[in-house]
Amino acid sequence: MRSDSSRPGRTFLEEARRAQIVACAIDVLATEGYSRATMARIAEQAQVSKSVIVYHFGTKEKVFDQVVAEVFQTATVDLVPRLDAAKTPRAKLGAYIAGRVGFLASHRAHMLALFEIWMNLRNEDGTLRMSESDAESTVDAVEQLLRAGQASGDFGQFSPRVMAMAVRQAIDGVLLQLRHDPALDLDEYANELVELFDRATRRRR
Amino acid sequence: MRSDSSRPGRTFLEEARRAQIVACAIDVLATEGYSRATMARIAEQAQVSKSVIVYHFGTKEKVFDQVVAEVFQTATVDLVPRLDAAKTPRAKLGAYIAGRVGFLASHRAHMLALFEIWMNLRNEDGTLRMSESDAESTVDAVEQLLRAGQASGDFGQFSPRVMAMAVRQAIDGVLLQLRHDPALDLDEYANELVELFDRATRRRR
Amino acid sequence: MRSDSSRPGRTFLEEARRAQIVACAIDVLATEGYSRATMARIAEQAQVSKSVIVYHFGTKEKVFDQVVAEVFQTATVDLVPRLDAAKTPRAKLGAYIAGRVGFLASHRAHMLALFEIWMNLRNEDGTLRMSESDAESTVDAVEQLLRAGQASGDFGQFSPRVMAMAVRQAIDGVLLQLRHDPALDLDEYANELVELFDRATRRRR
Amino acid sequence: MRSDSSRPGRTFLEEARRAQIVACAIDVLATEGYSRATMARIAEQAQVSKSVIVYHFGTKEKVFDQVVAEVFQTATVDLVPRLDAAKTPRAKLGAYIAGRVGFLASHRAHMLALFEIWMNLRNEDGTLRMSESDAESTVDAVEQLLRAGQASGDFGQFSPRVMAMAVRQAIDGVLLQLRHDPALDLDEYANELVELFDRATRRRR
DNA sequence: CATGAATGAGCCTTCATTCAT
DNA sequence: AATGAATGAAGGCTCATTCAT
Repeated sequence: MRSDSSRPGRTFLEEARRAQIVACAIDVLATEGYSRATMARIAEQAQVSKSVIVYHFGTKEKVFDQVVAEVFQTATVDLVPRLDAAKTPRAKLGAYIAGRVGFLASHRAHMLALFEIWMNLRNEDGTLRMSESDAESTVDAVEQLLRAGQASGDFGQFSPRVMAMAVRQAIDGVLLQLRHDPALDLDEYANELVELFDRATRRRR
Repeated sequence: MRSDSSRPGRTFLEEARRAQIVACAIDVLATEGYSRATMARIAEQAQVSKSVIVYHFGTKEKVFDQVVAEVFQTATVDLVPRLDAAKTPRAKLGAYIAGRVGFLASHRAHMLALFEIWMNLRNEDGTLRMSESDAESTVDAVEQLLRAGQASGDFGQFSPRVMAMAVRQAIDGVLLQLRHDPALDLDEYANELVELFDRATRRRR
Repeated sequence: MRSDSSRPGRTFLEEARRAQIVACAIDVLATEGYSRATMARIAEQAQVSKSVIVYHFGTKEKVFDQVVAEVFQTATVDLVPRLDAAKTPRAKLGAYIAGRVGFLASHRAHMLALFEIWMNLRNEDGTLRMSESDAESTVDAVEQLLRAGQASGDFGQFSPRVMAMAVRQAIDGVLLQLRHDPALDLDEYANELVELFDRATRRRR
Repeated sequence: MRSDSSRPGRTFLEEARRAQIVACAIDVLATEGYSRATMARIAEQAQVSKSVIVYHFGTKEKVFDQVVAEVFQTATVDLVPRLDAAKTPRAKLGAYIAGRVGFLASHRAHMLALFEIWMNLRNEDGTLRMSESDAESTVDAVEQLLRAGQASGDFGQFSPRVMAMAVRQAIDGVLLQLRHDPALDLDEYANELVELFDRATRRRR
């Protein structure tokens, strides 16, 4: 039940270095963007030589993989309890939106970094590296939630898939907004979004 | 009243070359992503030597500037008539959403290219190159629309700014979706989004 | 006895264009230096397309050849009468120095351009392009002058060759000085140099 | 008291590489000239990949900066003791001229390299990069020397500034001569120059 | 465990020159 | 007589990665 991210026999110190490097990678990605997130710059941020990163990760790609894993893990830990606390589908939907936007507020860099990688990391053949593994599961969860709400009569009629996508995309959009306007009032934003989707999922009068 | 994009004394042939190069840049950006959209690859796509691009544009940056201009222009030409055709605020909102999603369907590469640039093009100091010039104007337009609808009693109470942002972001989100699932049924998507925001903007019963 | 620089059957207009281009090349060389004296920049200075230069000269190298010829010609025309006017060896030496420095004052760009080419133009094998053709003849002339002065008892004992070189180099040095200090008082400089070499060539008391 | 040029914590090996590269840069500058002194050619001369130079210096400009520093340093070390050994102003002047010309003989490449940079290195705006920082100090030193000699009655009346410039320029001129005639007898040249300026600075009979 | 050193592929750009018109 | 279009070679530089220590 403990340390589930450190798979093989990694020293405590090793794990610390990796965490530090991942944290710095996140910072650089968030503030400088994908194309400027070079090994050199990450190393500099970590006050460490480039080789240290190579030593611990082997490849830039693997650093980014770990960034993604770290963000997912952090987001999950943050979100799940909030969802569990809500009982009705409608409450759960509100908790999900508010939770995700809240996470944006408290972990701006995490989400920006994830987004940069999401947008830009590609396989050698040019295809996008990330897609289903994550988004699907997230969207799926919301979709299930919506379906359950429709079954129980809490929600009206609409395509659960499209609504789920819209929810996710609206939230991701907040992030984009945040890039240009760091002073954005996320609380108000969260409330309004909750309200928005509350109305959108309501049963026809 | 015609050709308003070809400012100085540009030959017909030159304009053609420029258009061709811009088109190829759009293709490469859309299919290969920002970081692989190099002069070399764009030139290859255009079956032309790198120098040709330099000759006609001077700089990679200027090619991308032109890509942005081209997409904006195309999108505007596509959207404005649709908006004008709609009379009521509610109809206008629906026309806007449907129009924008429809444009995604007919000009996938255009929008993907724009997005890549949007996300990645930065000034030398690391700050993002694009932000207000466009997004603002777009969001502003929607915001005005929503305000007008509220004033006329067509829409209920909500923050026009947040709702406008949500609309825009939801649409942008479709694009992201499209990156991973090219077979996405955009018609259904458009209808559902129209419906979604139709409900979300409704007056409390 | 007429037009001796326009060898083959060149139109008057042709000759004018060539002269214009050479003049512009001189300007660019003088103000921007050798490495920035590109075809493009020379053409721009002449308000003409690059191709015009190619058409009239065939090669950048040939433009520079013409620049050299032009400067030599102009300098010779300027200097010879002054020399002829002086009668004694000592007067001739003074006239030479004053004349050359005076030419620097009236034709700064000419001499700077010449100097840039002198310093930088090389053959394909890397060897310097210019050397004997000019310097030698100039230095030789001064050397003869000095020898004549020694023979007639006007000058004292010294190596005519070294003294001649020193004279030439001192004058060239003024040019270098001029590069950094355009406001240099060349009249004073000329007087002092004349005086200097007057003393240096004097017979031991 | 040792190694005062290796400012930060530079390895012995690093310093060696840097020295090697600077030496090769000097060679290439001296034999091939400024415009052919490219990263590629310097690297080739050093039997090393271009990247090594970048790794150790970051920029071509910085390589050249180091070349300049190296030449200055070497020249100073060579010259100062000679000057100190001479006691009278007249002796000092002779020592200076002979010393500088001697240095040309023993460090031809050094001086040629410096000269190439001096002549050609420019700032982005096209203005010459080098000028006062060094030349001034050199010329100033000679000027002081001459003034002192005039004050003490060792020298006659003349403009110390112009005479100092003439001295410097005459010496620099030797270098130009050397470019075209590598077999030049510098000893004779030095003696004659010393003699020349000895006479030129003498008091009127 | 960490590092400095080195490398090669690739990037954007400059430039003299060629060619068809 | 002049030009626009195009090109290939080369230039300086960035960067992920390899390697010996």
